[in-house]
Amino acid sequence: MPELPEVETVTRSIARVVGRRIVSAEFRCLRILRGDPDRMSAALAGRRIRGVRRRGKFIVMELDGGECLTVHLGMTGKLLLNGTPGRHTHAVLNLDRGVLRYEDQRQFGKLEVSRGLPERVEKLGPEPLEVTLEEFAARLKRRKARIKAVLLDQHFVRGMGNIYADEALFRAGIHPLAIGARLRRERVKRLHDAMVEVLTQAIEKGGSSISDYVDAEGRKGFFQFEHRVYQRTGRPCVTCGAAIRRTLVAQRGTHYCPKCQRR
DNA sequence: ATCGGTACCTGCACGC
DNA sequence: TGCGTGCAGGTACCGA
Repeated sequence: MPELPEVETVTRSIARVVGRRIVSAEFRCLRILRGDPDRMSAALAGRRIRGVRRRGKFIVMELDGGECLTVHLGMTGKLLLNGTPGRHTHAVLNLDRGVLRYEDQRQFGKLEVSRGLPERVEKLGPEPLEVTLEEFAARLKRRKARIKAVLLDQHFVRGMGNIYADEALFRAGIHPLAIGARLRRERVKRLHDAMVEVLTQAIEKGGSSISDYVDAEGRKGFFQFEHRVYQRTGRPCVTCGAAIRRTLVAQRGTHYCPKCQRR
């Protein structure tokens, strides 16, 4: 499910837990935990939630006493307010008012409790909606990988994923196999602009609901109707009518228009 | 440091 | 109907 716009939407949709206290925490699946379940439960019980924010694709819940509960949704993770636990409910936070559940069909997500931010979350690249063109260009100069793979690297910018990498490259008119460091200045600017534009619009639409993505209230996003290349293989390009192609970059399905996106 | 490939899971769509 | 294959928003880890 979750790239920056989806994680931002989920983060906003759980904002109302701020100020509530965690009464108890139950874990039903150990695979999604970074750390010992009993120690995590003990560390969470009784803590008040002081803030909820997003960092890249991570959701960080700041607790009393400087502890953080950090959640990554993986591919199919969901944070849900209230409702009933189901087959894929792996964690339940009982709050003094309401319940926050973590569900994850594929179990690629992770929950972690730490003092302050986890180090690997601290070390990510800049936020794509905050990075300046200058810094974006300087970082890109050091990258010899294909631009699609660079955009997916969370140490380059934090929060881009497979959908928005493809959509940003299409809007910038750049071929996904182009080498990052070799992009000319004006194409770098187009990419930076396209990245900001596509992420901003996607957040406004509540993200993309590809199969079952929903926010904490169960609401779907609408940006999937704005996709121009992602999962449109064989269908006509909205700009030129050529058939959209699919290839593999960094083992990820990569969609592009062979006429509009040139190396 | 960076790069590309693999592993980790479940469920669905597809062809035979 | 059942079975095999490929595919799906993710990151971590490996050797080169």
